[in-house]
Amino acid sequence: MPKRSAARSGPGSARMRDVALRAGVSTMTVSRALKEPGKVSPEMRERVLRAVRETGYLPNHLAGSLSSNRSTTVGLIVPSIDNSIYTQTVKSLSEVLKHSGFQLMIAESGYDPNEEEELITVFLGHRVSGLVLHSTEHRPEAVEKIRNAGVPVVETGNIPDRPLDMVVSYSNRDAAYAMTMHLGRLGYRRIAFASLYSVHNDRSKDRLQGYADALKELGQDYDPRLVVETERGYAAGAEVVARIVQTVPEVDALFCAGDVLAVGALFECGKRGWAVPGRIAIASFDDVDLLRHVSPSVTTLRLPRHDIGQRAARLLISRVIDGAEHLRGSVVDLKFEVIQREST
Amino acid sequence: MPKRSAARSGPGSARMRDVALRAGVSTMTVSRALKEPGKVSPEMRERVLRAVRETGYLPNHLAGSLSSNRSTTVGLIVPSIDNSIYTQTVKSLSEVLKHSGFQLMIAESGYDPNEEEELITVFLGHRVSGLVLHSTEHRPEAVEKIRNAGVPVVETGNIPDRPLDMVVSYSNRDAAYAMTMHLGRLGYRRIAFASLYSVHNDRSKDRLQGYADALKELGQDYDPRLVVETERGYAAGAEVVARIVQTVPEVDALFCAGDVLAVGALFECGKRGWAVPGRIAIASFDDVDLLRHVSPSVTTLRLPRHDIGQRAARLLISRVIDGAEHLRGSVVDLKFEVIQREST
DNA sequence: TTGTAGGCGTTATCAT
DNA sequence: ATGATAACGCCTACAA
Repeated sequence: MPKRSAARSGPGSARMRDVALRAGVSTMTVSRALKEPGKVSPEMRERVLRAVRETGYLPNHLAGSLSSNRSTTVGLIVPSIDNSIYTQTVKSLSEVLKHSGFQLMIAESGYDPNEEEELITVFLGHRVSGLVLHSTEHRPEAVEKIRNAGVPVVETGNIPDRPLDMVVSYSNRDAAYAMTMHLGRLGYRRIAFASLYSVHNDRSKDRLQGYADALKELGQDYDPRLVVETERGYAAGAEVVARIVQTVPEVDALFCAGDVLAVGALFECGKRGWAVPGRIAIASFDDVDLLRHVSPSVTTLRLPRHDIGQRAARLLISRVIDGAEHLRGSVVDLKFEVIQREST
Repeated sequence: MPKRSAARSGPGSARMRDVALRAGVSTMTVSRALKEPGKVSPEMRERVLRAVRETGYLPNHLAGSLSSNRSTTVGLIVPSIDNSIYTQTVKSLSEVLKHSGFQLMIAESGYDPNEEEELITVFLGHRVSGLVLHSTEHRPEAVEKIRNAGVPVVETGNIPDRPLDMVVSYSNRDAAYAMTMHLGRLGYRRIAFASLYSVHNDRSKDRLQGYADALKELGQDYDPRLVVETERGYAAGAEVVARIVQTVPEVDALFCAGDVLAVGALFECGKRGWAVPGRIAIASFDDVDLLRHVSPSVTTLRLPRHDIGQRAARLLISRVIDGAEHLRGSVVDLKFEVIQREST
């Protein structure tokens, strides 16, 4: 017995077949009129489009993708959805993809590689055309699944030593290095460094590495008391600056590898009456709008968040639509910029 | 001639058929072993799972959804992806959905109903099981398409007069009313109001209405000079407070219907040496973390952003999985809270 | 330019 | 408990 009784009328009705009947043509003609208008005569196109309108036909992407073995979805996995630093990237990514007819499926891994693997599996099950992963640390099983699926991938959070496929990012190590050098050149001699926990977070690890490398270059000692790993939030930033100043009174600068931390630290200085940069200079990571509007305005790194999303999308699209296999393994190391402001 | 040559081995290989062959069973048994384990014998289940592992089989959701006429995706449309006030909602929405095996497709309408309609069409084409719309203003065509598709919808940005289907939100009008009344009760007599442009933004309109209603209740005159519509951003907030104070020197409070505006205004006061709340009190909308950490801390409205996402997801899931038709048209009016702080 | 036939990978339905 | 068969709605391949 057929799966579906017979006549249709209810919601979600019209199929391509209905349109074809109405227009008195075959479904292939409908399909062509819709997807390759150049391949049908103008009159025919008109006739089909009218039938489409009259029937309220809505193409079924599921069926289309299954049949053509090409989907129009891209999967994005970010560590945390409610982190402002990702939203710019997500926005531009989504815009460019939408423009090419792709839809974004988004999910959050919570900085957990196991969760990431789980999500990758789900996305591959949905037959996404491509994946965008912010993290650059993946479980071997995840890597294998991706390889096996043959899906193009872009990593966007860092420049990994051994990329999965394509990479569009700035170098966290280089950025932290640049800012630390900047502080050194400004004359600061005891530069503290605060970052987020680096467990399963190679971005944090690399930033610390950049800091350490710069200190060496500057001829300054690496003092473990000046390095703090902490959680997120304004309160954490406040606590860090208070603690550091107490532990190492000679400290004259604090480089926070996270915008929220830096602002938290700045506010704390304000409350304690410590001049910034007189008593202690403060530098941040990521040029969120807020940093320009606080007083004193905060020196920071302008990162190419927008470009990352845009270029990641473009690479994926080239691979998927144009089959640009020569792009496989592309590494786009985008530039960042040190923005000198009042706080240093 | 067959679409696909014959043997397979390349990427994305294993189909359910391969698993079935390997396990020496039919595809139906594989399907059951995977989706309704209770319906197959334990030994069989084990045999199938082993074959799944050995073949690296990844179920094809496209085919599954097409065949079963049930998808596991939900579409979300927000006005702007990079607006911090949505991220909390997106996060909780995504979490709850993921937990029930649903995936989130997200897109941005840019406060444009035409764009929204376009996205709705695309999502319906992907046969999403449900839609979450932040906006509550829709084109008639969009409404018709949704009706025709028979897909459950949740609106989350406001409590509309005539809901599309389900609603999970707080009332923007009531919230603005509550804050204005709060300011009035604190003794402020010349309360200014700043909001974002209200074109295609019923949230803004309703907030203004709440402000106006409260003024009347307080027996205060509605003075157009005290009402400003502006763009987003810290700079806009700064400009607003400067302008208002100049135009109406008697102003003693400014209610900003937007967190960024309020902070911008606060910073401007700081720069000009105006005491807050001595010279002018400042109140905000939406309890973002920042407001608690600036100095003075800012009085604001705590909105149920997290709950909204969670409950919206739950409603959709009930409708889709349990077929809970009695939930159709549910309106969940969530509570908000006035948080009194130093700035008023 | 248009149509015919068959398959994409899964699940609903009925039969055993 | 398991299997055979026919859809799901569209598109590839080929033919006319």
